[in-house]
Amino acid sequence: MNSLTEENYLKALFNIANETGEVNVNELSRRLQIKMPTVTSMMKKLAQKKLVHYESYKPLHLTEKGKKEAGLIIRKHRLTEMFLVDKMKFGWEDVHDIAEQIEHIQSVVFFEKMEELLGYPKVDPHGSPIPDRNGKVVWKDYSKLSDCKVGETVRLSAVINTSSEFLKFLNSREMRLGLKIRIRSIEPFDKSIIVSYGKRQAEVLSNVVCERLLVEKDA
Amino acid sequence: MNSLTEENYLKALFNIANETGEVNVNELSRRLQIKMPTVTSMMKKLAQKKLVHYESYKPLHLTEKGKKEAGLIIRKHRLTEMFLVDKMKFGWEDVHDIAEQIEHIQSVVFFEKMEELLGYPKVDPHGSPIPDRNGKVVWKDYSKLSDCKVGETVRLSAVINTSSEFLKFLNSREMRLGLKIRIRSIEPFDKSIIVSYGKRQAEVLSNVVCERLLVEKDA
DNA sequence: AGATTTTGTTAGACGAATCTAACTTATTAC
DNA sequence: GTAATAAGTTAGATTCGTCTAACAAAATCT
Ligand SMILES: [Mn+2]
Ligand SMILES: [Mn+2]
Ligand SMILES: [Mn+2]
Ligand SMILES: [Mn+2]
Repeated sequence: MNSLTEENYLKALFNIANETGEVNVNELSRRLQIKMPTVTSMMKKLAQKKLVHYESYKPLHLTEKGKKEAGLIIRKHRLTEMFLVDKMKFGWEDVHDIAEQIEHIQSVVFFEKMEELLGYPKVDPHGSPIPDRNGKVVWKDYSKLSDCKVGETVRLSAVINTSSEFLKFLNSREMRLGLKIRIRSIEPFDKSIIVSYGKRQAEVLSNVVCERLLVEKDA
Repeated sequence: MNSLTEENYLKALFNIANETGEVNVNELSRRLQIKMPTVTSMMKKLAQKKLVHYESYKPLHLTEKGKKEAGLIIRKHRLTEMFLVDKMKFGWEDVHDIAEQIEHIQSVVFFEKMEELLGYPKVDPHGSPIPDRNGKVVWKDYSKLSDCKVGETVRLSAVINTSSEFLKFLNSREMRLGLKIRIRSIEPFDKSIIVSYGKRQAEVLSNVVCERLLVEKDA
């Protein structure tokens, strides 16, 4: 149906919209590392296929059809990441690039089997929700760790912007999803915070790090 | 390095050479369902890349480099098939089409991990040998069941021409790799044979079937 | 408001992989 | 050994996804 190339555009449109609200040609170009004229012409093509609403100089929007197809690719991506971590024992920092390729495999049963073997997981190894069979995805309303107050105890539920470097940094601090974290103090000057978790009593986390950590306040 | 398209040509060249000795443009065209002029121009391209020896109107040959690269793709294909059967519980009749896609995934660790999880298997689910890390592959010298004599007891070791239909036929007769088979009689007229195995005492197998079953004489 | 910068579009080209139509070489049949 | 058929090549076109250069519109700065 859609080419691998088209799939990557759809996915980027979906993800950017989710992160920053509005999508424009420039941002899409930056994200996909593809020059703007190429992006413009692909948008016209996707518009013809009724996957994108396109008007010159206006922000880009996926149609409902486009959202669904994008959601289904992201579903395959996230199921794959979960499979690689759970069943193939990869680290969470090593799965994205492989999933980026496997998400394009055309085989319904392949991903159904994955899902079954995984026990119908709701989230991927980075805490992002796995879209359902219709491509629909719902984010829980997590808070950023950087928005929490002194004294609170929270649970690490997801990470934003899952670069390998960032995930390795978290590994080096023994931080993983599900971790219970207590906020001991916040430095007003640079908004760095001191937290305790596991066996670590006073770990300093910069604001840059805290803004990428999504937490749930414990019930 | 090589495109997905080039990889499929290399694999076909390798497989046809293995099956029928000589490869020509016509056969490659038939196998890949690609018209002859397209094949000719790809051969010129692969010749430039030193993967194929090409001379107009002459049979086609992979270079050593070409054999190695083809072997490595087939390695990925067969490891994948084994993984799908062993770890993901697919039937041997359902894995080829998925493997046809996954063989093109670019990730050394992905296939290393597969191999490790599988315990370094020597053959794929159809009994074909898995090439080593250098793309080298060695076939054991199996016999065709159709070449065996009355009274012999053999072990089913591999199947030739692994179409889904043929494998489903074998499933329906409860035939699988490793099965011990005794040859009870051979009908001279059509070379069909009567065999016994497992709980089946007198199963008729046509010559067409027997020519596709590779067996080892039991030690 | 006008100048400058950023963003986006148009036009034209290119490589990869495919095709069809026409022609050539090799093989097979008689 | 010539005629017919099959196999292979050449030439030219097409689609996809990409690019650069040039131009146009929108946003930002002073
Ligand atoms: Mn990912
Ligand atoms: Mn991708
Ligand atoms: Mn196969
Ligand atoms: Mn393939």
